[in-house]
Amino acid sequence: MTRYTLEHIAHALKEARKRKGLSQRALSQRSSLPQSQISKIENGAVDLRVSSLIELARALDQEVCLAPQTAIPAINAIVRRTEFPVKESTPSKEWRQFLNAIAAKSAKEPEHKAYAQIQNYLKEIWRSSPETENNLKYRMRVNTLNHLLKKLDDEKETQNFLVLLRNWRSELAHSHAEASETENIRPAYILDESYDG
Amino acid sequence: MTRYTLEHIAHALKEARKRKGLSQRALSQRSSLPQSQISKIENGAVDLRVSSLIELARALDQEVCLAPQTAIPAINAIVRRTEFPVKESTPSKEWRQFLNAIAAKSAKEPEHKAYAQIQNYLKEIWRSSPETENNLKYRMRVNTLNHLLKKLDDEKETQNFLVLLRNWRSELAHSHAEASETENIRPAYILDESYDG
DNA sequence: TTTTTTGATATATAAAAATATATCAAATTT
DNA sequence: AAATTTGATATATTTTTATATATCAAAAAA
Repeated sequence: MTRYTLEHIAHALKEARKRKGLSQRALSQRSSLPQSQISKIENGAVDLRVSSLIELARALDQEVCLAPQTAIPAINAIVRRTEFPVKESTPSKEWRQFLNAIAAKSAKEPEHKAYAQIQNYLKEIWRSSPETENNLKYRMRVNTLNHLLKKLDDEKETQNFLVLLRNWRSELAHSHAEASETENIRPAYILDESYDG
Repeated sequence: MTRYTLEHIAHALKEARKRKGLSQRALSQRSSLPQSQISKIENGAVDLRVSSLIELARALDQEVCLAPQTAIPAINAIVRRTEFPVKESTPSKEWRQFLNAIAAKSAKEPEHKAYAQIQNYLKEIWRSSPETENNLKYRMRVNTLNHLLKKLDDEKETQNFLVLLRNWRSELAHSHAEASETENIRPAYILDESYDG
């Protein structure tokens, strides 16, 4: 039977915040709770008050609710469908290879944090980067990806990889920000289900 | 859009407790919160901590959960189906008349608390009293009901009505308690949907 | 490389909940 | 009618959150 402890709730809040691409400080402004308090809450260091929980949830477009224990599985199913909707488009064969390759690597060496980081960046970039975008710069980058993915064992190449991905991501973030200031960042939910461990 | 405030949660807790037929003191023992605190919580007089909320919910076979606001309507539907399951048997024509009569009366004069009380008792008795039970005592009582329902305007008869129902209910509670000590009282949920307002 | 952002953490203070008990009127049961 | 249960309320004490600030190292962006 599913049981939600304080830690569960803390974790859920953190995940929700990250999905929305908010920093603790940004959430702090939305919720009028100090950043330090949010940090404590997310780490399960405090037994927050319900009003605080409600306020945080609201700032994350969530609601606090009570439900019969027997209804929890059904509710979880709904929440998943809402938060991790099945996506229309699947990655191209090329991107599938990228994502699978890094997923395998990061699963094999979970202690190597850089791999997990690369994996996250790749997911994020795949989301925001329209694959139809077949201009020169895009192709160049994809070629570099292909190249670097084969040299993941080389620590230095791995660092180059990270730099490349960060730049790319940052660039996309900018063009996205220009398009709409307030729009939410599209999260990579399906990837978690389709391409991970 | 549905929004759950502290008052909503407080109310939900109170309803859940009543559905379980627990007194504040009984819940106090289950949850290890003082009765005085439970009273304050149910009246929305305190901004309780999440651990307290979780503990109360648990003691009522409920869970605290976070859900996206867009998922709330679907979740509510599930919760209803769980808490107010469609019942197999509907009241007999006779009982339907009783229930409708008192429902009308109590809707017409909501300030007259005795009517609401009578309505609750009738619902409760209908639940626990097998209609197949056609012994003499049962028929006598039903006849009295018929009689009294026509004299609801008479304050004294109304009081008699209450006494009759209390006795009946108490009797049923006993026979029920003998049958099983720990089993939960079956609640009159469907009645709320079918015969009220 | 330099600058900025991020999250964890510390401190001091104010505000509030939790707790343990007790009381009391009204409702309920016996 | 008498005894019991129930829910609201009160008080005094302890514990904890909330808040306002500030600092700092690591990560990320410029």
